[in-house]
Amino acid sequence: MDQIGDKWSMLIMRECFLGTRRFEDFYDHLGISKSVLSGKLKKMVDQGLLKKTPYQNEGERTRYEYRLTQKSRDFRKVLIGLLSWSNKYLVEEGNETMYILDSNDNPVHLEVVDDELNSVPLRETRMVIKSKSGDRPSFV
Amino acid sequence: MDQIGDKWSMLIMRECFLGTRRFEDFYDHLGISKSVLSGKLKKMVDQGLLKKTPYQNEGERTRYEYRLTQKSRDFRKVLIGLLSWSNKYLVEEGNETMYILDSNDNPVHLEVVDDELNSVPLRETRMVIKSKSGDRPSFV
DNA sequence: CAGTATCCGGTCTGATACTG
DNA sequence: CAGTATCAGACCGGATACTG
Repeated sequence: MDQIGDKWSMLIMRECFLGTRRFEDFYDHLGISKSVLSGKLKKMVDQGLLKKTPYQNEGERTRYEYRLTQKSRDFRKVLIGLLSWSNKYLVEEGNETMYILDSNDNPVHLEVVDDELNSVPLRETRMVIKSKSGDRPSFV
Repeated sequence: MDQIGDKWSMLIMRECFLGTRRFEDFYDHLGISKSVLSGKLKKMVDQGLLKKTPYQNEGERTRYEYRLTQKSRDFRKVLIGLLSWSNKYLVEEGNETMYILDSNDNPVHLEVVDDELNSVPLRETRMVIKSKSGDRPSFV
């Protein structure tokens, strides 16, 4: 939560997954103020969530764009989960405006699987803490 | 992000997945102040993320505990994704202290799948916006 | 135990203005 | 266009004290 638990980090990453790369486009799409956006982008570059790379259009001066890194690309699963959840619980049925599709435009979702890719029902999963001392139960 | 994008909501849900139900236990485990915890629990009950149910131990007065709802139970996938991500990028290898296991204590992870449960590589997925007007590209 | 009320300082935000 | 600087207000969070 310290890394990405603020109001904007995930929204900026989602923007990136939607294809946004330039300062102005983030600004236009997110409804964020420029100063805040500037600070967030900088912080996310520092965190290794974005990389700032130069590019140049014909005859224009050099510009910079913000691209995902492996670290933030791997965050996509979290965003997929969040999107599925919000489509189910926060958006009125039929009003969903965002989806995740595969290359054949079929919808995809997340499954919990074991190492052999066998699906594991959610209720058979447990979140455990590896505690050296017994101060906290490792079974739930 | 408006619903669960604050500092504490997801951490409280994680506590619930770890088995915590009572005010004092949240308080002890999370390092949160009582007033903030009180407010968050109340808000999460309002949001349908927790339900407050009475219980009574032998000879004690009635107490209340906070339990997950279907809405928050469905949030588990998001937390699994977040945990996998943070284990990979934020925790030094070998120092992970939390895991998700199935009923045979085998580790589980998230996979993106289509409706037939065929695994879909992340890079073949696209996040799209269903826009009525053409103001925002629906392809990425 | 399970909270609520109050205070107060730090953080985050957007608005505005400015720069190369 | 792509930011940075500044600023005032909202908001959040913890500490403390209090209640049934």
